[in-house]
Amino acid sequence: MEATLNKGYEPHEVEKKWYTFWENNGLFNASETGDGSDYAIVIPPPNVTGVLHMGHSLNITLQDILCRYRRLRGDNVLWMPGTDHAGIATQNVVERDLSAHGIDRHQLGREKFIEKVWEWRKTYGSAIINQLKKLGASCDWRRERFTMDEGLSRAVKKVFVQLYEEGLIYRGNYIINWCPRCMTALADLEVEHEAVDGHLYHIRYPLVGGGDGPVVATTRPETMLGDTAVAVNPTDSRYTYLAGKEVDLPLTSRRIPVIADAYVDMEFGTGVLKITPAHDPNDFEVGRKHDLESVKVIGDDGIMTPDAGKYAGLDRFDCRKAVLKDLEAQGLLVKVESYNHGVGHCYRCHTVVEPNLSKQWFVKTGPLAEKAMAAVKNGQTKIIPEKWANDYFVWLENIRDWCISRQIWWGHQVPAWTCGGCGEVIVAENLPGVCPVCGSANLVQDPDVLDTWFSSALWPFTTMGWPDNTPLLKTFYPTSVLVTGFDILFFWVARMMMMGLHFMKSVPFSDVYIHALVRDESGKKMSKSTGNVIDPLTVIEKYGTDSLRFTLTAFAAQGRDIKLSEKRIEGYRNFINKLWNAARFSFMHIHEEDATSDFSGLSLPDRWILDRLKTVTRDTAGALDTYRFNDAAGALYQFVWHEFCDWYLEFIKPALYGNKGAGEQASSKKVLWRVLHDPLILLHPITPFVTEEIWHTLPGTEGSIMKAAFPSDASEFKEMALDPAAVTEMSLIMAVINSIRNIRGEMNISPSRVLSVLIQSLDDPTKNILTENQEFIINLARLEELRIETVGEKPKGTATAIVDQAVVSVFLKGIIDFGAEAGRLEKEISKIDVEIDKLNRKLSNPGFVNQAPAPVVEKTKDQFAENVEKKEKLAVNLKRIQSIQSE
RNA sequence: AGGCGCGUAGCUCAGUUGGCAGAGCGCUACCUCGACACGGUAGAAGUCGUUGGUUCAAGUCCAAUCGCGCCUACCA
Repeated sequence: MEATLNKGYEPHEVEKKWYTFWENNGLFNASETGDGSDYAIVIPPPNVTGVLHMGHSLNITLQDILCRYRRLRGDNVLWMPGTDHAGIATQNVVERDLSAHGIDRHQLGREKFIEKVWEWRKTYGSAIINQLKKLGASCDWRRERFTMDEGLSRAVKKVFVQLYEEGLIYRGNYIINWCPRCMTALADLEVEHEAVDGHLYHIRYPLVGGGDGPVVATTRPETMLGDTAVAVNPTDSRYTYLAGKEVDLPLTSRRIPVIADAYVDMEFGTGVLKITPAHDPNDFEVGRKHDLESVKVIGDDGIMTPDAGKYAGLDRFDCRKAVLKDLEAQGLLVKVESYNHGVGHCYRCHTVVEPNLSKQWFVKTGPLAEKAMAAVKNGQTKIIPEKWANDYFVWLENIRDWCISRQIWWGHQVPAWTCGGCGEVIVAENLPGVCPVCGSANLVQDPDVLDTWFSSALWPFTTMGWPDNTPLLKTFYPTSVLVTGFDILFFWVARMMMMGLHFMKSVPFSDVYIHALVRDESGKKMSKSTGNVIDPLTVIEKYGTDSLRFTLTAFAAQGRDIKLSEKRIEGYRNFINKLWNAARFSFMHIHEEDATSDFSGLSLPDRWILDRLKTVTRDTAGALDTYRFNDAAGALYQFVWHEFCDWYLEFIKPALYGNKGAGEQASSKKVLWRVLHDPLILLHPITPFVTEEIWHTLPGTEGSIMKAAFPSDASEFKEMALDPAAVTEMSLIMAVINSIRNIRGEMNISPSRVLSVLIQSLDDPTKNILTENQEFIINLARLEELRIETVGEKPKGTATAIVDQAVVSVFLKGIIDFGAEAGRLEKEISKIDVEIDKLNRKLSNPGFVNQAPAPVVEKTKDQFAENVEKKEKLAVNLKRIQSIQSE
């Protein structure tokens, strides 16, 4: 009895079953000692607070394809999984949780709060991991890491201390981006600039001792309370009279100097710039240069400080209104212009970021960035697609020092202590016993924690056990490829390059594959607030994981974003079902003894499909080797549906049912087995579940498909030659069948009606091929009679098609009226006319004939001749039809 | 302000070195023919954004231009 499958593919049970099977049998496990062909990917650690979205789905699918593919090619594959602790995001989530119970983290205290975060992580932290598993991710889960793990934390401290000792980490008072809601500093990258329609306010600062005084232009009038100078360009003749003067700072009792600095752009605004060193990065620089005081008028909470005088206690935006009102009352608000400018927002909570003077820790990025650039320039790391390399260079060239301290509780606490006795700062991996300077035991650790990206930057080697020199590191570092979206090219990729090169003395990965962003069907970024998200878990529920994976793969063309809609997923679900049914059909015929590549007595379709199989195998491997995922998916789709199902299965049905003798039946079954067996393996990286399920019903297989050898590595494949003759012959047969089907369709002849056909050809090879394979034509074109002749009487009452060297005549007498056939022929002829005209114009161009390569000219001439001949034959037939009509 | 990308069938997109414009979905007509209606067969459908240039030949290379999207940036 043959094996059977359900009528339709039902993914859910299958997915659960095989995922468990794979995991339980250790099929995702990497061997840490390695075997020379080792392949490693570290996962971009999803945020522990995250919920699986389409971006993850694409990212994970592509990595999984690579890992499964490399395993099939025989590599020892490590896919290192884990999550990062997402400092600000996680703290926000837990704080929100607490505040729902009316608790503020400060009431709780730091230690208790961190306990709460760990509790939260225990409860919810595995959610995202389970979702990755639903996608089929074949990570080596035994090795799962978390950036706050003991081991990784130790690495973070070691890195911090070493960089500090090397002078690459320093602490200082600088203007940083401050989020007044998260109450922490942010790195430049963590600020999202958005164009905002604001105003440019022109404000007069009266001259001390009388006189109108200069007019400054600003978008943030509230900061004027912290002005400590007014600056003009020294070459600006309009303002030379101001040199050395002072102005009264309106709304305050302070007098501030007018200074001259070339930094001031004479073209912008009024050419007079107010200087607020505590609240603007440029002003800060100018202030340093001119030794100006910094007056901080906006507090860390966004509330005006006592230095803001009567405005103290106001929210920064209310203060702006109040200041404007007062200026206007005093007649000092000269002009208000509409002005569109970029305003920074916190990337976590979207609050307007305040540039703020603050004491923070920084990484000196210059020397690190140099090496990170060089490694890509000299090809140690390849960025794919290449165009992203440019962005990478530009960003690194303009990189500024990286502010790494955050004023939150959840994260790696800065390993620095201040001595209460003498004020000495001690940076060390562990709490020092006493101050090395004064011997005091009163040491207080810096309360700040490090940027989450600081620990993520170490991910490729800390997950493998660094700073210990583990076998894992020896085997798998540098990793083979990093797969990620361009949105974290700077956040993460560039920083991993810097840290990897510095601490491991070699790049963290040989390739960086940058994939698309998934957008909604109208091209917008999917976001919860716009409500246009397609939830991958819902999709999986509805269509199955393989459908989602195949869809994402098919659309993952390099360099273009993916616009996703459910319609597309449905289309590829149909493909999965098609594959399923092809297998179901095959299982009605093939048995254990067919599981062999010992072929003999192959029919033309057998030879043809083996040629196609070899081609699709080569193409799939070639595409996956070069990250052309969509090409792999496309080639397999085309092969399975259109070559295997549409043609091959239909061709061999008579043989399978034994209508063509035992010999052909036996050989077709063997070929069928092979042509089902190999594509399952080719498809497995993209659609792991359905292929595994079919695999277990396929005769002649044992164990998991994950353990199969990739077809191009199998000896049968290497022995299998391409068969161009079979391809040529088959295309003739298929063209003849198509031409008859076309007549049937165009003439509206019912599919159930069998037809009589006469094929005439003067070309012996053509005639022989058709004669040898006439049963295929009879079958697929649904004929009751097929005659093949050299030449003979001109048949009457037929519809005609020209295929290569053959004239195909379908007898229509008594079936349809000939007006329809006349119309069809006219249409056909006018199509050919267009073609002939095009070719003729080419050939009558002396430039083309003389200068184009000979083969191209020859080809064009042949095509021209063919078309002319075809047209003549059709014209003869048209005449004959017309004469029948007039009879 | 600078940089990058995209404009190809009604829709979504392929198109690697220049050499006859492709796919999926949708649409139209017909079809229970022993895997599949999540299916089959056939069909209609495009001035490759626009303009110019290079070339025998341009969707493809160059220049300009229009439209859209994104990224980077300390011009108040």
